[in-house]
Amino acid sequence: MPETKARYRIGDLVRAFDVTPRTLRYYEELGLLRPERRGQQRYYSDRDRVRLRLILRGRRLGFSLEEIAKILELYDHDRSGKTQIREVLRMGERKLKEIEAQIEELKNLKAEIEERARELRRLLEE
Amino acid sequence: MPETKARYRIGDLVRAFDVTPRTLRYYEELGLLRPERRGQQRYYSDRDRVRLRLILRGRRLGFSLEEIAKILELYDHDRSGKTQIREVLRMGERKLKEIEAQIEELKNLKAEIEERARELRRLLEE
DNA sequence: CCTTACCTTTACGTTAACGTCAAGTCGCGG
DNA sequence: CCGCGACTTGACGTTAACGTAAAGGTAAGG
Repeated sequence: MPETKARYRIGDLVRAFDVTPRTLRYYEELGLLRPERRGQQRYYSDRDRVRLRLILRGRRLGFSLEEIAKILELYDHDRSGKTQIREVLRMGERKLKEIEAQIEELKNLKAEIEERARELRRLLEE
Repeated sequence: MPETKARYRIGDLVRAFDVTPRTLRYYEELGLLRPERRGQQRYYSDRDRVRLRLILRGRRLGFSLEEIAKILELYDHDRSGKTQIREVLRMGERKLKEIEAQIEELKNLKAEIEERARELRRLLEE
């Protein structure tokens, strides 16, 4: 295991993920990110990077930041008790069910649009 | 083909789809629904019902009402020219691509959560 | 004719997720 | 020491998608 001690400044992440500084500070305000402070500057770790990737993916998928926070709890096991872990796990299972349902609904929508497209093409040939 | 001439009042749809009247009027304001008027009352057709189902599904999937409006154009072919139809079709194809991409991302997220859950379970057995 | 349920329009309020200034700080190359 | 670029903290503004309250219309049953 290599000691990856990379620290990113806010501008680095801004460029890497195409977001604004405001967005990153807002996510911190919500507790989704917890960069270190050297003086008054923020320094983000690889852990923050991973979390940010997850946040942005969740956002693209239509999840609210509140829902995303729930998912991120899966990565917040800082020596918490077994009971805590078990609870987080249960929540994870629930989220998985929701995601599977969402996949199903997307497939339905896809089928519906494909059907409609077929009708329109038929209509084009008069 | 049976002549289905059902008309629904706003309260009917409210109960059937668990939304508020405000929501239905808002969707009308955006042009997503176009109920008839008898006097000043709204009367929704089966077409409106179908569209509402699609709208709500889209919403659950994280689409904005603007995006949903695009999808609904697939059902707005009121004797429009072939060029129009072709354009709508192309847009439909684009949306399909997006939906497929979204399905893929959901599968990735699912895999990621499952992996994390495995780690947590391993951690439970100390 | 009166009540009651259901509907109407108008209009201001709310929440999430940031955008957009303004004004100050920090470290470094020249 | 000075300026510059990157950063900071407020704090008010904005947009989508409705919520909500006020004030009034309408049709049917008793």
